[in-house]
Amino acid sequence: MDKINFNKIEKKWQKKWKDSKIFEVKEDRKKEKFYVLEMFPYPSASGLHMGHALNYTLGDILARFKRMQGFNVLYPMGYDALGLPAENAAIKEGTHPEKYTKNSMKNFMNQQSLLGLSYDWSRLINTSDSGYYQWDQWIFLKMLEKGIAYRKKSSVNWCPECKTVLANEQVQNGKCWRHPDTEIEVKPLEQWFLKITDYAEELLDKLEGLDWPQRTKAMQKNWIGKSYGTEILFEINEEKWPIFTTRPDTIYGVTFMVVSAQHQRLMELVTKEQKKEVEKFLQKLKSVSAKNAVDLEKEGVFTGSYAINPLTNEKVPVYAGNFVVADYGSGMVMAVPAHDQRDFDFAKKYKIEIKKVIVPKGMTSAEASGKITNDGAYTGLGKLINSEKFNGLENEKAKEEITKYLEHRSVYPKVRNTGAKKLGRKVVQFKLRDWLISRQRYWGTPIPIVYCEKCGIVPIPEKDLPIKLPKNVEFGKGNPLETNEKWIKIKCPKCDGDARRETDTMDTFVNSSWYFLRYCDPNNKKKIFDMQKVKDWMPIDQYIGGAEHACMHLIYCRFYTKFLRDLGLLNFDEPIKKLFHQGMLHGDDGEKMSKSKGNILNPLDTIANYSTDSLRLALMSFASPDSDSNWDEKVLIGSHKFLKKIADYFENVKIKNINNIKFESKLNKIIKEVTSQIGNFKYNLAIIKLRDLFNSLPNEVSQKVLEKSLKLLHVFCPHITEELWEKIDNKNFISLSKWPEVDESKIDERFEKQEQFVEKLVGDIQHVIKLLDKKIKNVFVYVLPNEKNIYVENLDLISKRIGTKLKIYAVNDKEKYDPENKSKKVKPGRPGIYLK
RNA sequence: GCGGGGGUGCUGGAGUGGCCAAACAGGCAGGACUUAAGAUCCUGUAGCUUAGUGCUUACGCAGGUUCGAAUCCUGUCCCUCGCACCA
Repeated sequence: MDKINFNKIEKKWQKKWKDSKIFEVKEDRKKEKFYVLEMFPYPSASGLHMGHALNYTLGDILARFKRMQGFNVLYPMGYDALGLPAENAAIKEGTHPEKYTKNSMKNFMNQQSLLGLSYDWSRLINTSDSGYYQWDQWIFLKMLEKGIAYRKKSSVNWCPECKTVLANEQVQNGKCWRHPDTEIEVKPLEQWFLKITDYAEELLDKLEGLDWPQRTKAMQKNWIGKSYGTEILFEINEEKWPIFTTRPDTIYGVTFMVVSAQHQRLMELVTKEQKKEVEKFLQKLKSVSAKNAVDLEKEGVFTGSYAINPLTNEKVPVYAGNFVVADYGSGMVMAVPAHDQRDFDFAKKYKIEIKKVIVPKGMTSAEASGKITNDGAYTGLGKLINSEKFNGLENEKAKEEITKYLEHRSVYPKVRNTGAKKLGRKVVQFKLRDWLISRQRYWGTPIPIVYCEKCGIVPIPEKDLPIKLPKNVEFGKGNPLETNEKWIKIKCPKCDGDARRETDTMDTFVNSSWYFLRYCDPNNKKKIFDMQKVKDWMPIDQYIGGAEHACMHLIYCRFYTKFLRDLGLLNFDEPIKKLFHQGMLHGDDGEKMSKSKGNILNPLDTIANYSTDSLRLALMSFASPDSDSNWDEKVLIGSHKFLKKIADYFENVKIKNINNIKFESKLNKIIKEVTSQIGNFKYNLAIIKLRDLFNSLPNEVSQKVLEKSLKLLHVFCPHITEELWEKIDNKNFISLSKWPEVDESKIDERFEKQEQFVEKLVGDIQHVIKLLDKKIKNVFVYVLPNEKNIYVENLDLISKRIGTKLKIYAVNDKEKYDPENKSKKVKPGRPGIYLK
């Protein structure tokens, strides 16, 4: 019965596409460009999973669609080949990461071809190729030159599992992004950073203009975390310490200060008498991992020092505390227990005075007094009290007034001049921190730096790039690059003296921060890319990938773009015009697909059992592409059946030179709908329309109608449509054919109405048959004379659907058989029925 | 705590002011075909009622706006995702 061998057909067309290189593109000013890109994968030995298949199918459909619409479509693929997972997997398998990666890549490419993806493979990128990562090094040198790359000692996140430090973005909930069970340790180390904070403002501002999902923009905004506040100078031990606060209005309520236990200069604040206590406290903190920090009770220890409030001259104790973040703001806070819950908790614990300075509107200070001290901090709006000349001000207003006042007071009471001109100033704070890119691991881009005994840190000259990863290293003994002494030893480029290479490599996210630019000119040996080519293709018109990269890759690549622009290499600010996050595909049990749950599906098995086209169709049918969905084998089977039916239809259809205006109307309507739906990623809805279309194709049609129908389906099911396209005597690829245009003049809503009339009649007849509950032999239908044609034309269809013969009379037909005078009931669009 | 996204039939999921008892798919039921099963095709699938009708109740819950609401507004509950001791 299975006349058609899908797998064979698919192989055939995949080969033809490959051999004819039809998807390779060049810049072409005559056509409008369209750049479709999916986030490139980490090649792992386990190969493609369903999520990949979904992701790439989404992109492929769009690429094919745009290509058929006449765009010059850039649709490349590559591999994010450097990175820890590859290194770890290689170690586990006892092989070299390079070999592991090569195999995985080969495997991926193979599998991607089986999905029928229309990539321009001539632009393939492999980030582990020194021809690629030398440009990572080049960018690094440029950043060094511009002061964007720098080395500094600071408290950094260390993942004991990865055995390397991580960027802030890679720490989630105090745990490693790759190891959700591994707690991050904080270590003071000297590391390389990229000064992404220089671009914080722009990264935030330009967000607004991007056609990205709301939530992603919100996440980035949140991550960048701009807040306005006031920096106030408090004097401690005759030195001025700036304190950042967003609540200058509560300055009269400050009753103590808390400095972060991780503060770089903490020990300067600790007096001799308190030293022991503080050290004990720090020791205790050490045993607590970052993970639990949030749930931790607020604790602290007195440092022995006092701070002087610049407005009241009051001396308040300075505590070291476990709840203050060291590298946000000033790493120290002015504590106002009456109006901040954390400060409140702390004050309660250590029995520190709680001084209220804001009362809610309409409440007397006496009333407020009880409320505040009993229930916790009052953080709402209100009026100032106990604040000298600011009493009675609305607190929002007071923020400005007090800041202004601080800005204009240049005298710091009783203190020698330290050069500070103001007691306070308005400042902007960002949560975004500089990007720590050093990794103590092997499988990454080597950092082009040497440490010279005489000259210190010396960059390796551009002409000496790439610094290739040495093959010969030992794994499992700390940083692998440190095990190759021969490689490490180098002459200083400056003084030719003895020097050692940097043995850390760069974070893998460096590679993915600009790869989309390299696709525009992937084989350039002389330059990172040709500016004109990049101008021609960029920015990415549609980027497709998972939402999990919102605060990592998607922010880093924007930063890189801005840096390269400032270097004069790019003429645009943002790399990604439009972003789409596909939903997660879960197992049929509704759970995330995972090995442990045993609900993983291999796309290749599915393809072997059904076909690529069936899989693609099913993947697009589950739900709207942006929402999560569950795998359902039945949907796959249904999709497969649908395609078989179409193939059957093409076996039997009679192609004639006829003009079926009714079907043309439907076809054009569907062309219109499908075109707009595909453009908006409503693939699931487009497929519904296509089902409708193919299910109602008449047995005799014109060549043109068949061709147009196939084209619509082609983007979803490229193989079978190529095959059928060929079958109906087309010599060229349907892949290269032109997307059908809508002929609005052919759309006639009347046909749809008529179709509904027929549906209604069938329904009514069925209904009555059921009510009568007996065998019906004959059906008589009475219709208005002007509607008679509609029903007569569909006589066969109606008869087939009700499973009985029927006779249609016009109500004015004198010869009609109508023993119960049912023709009296006839209304427009509703015939009379008599059953016997 | 802050910020996103949701709650629709037996199921997956459409629908964002009237054409909705709700596309399409699946499940289930009935029928056709068949010796039978499968495949295929047709019909039905909120409740009551009815020779094709009429009515009622439905889109988390409660209100509101409107001639009219699943769709807009307010409140509320629940689910989900991201960030979070950020001063």
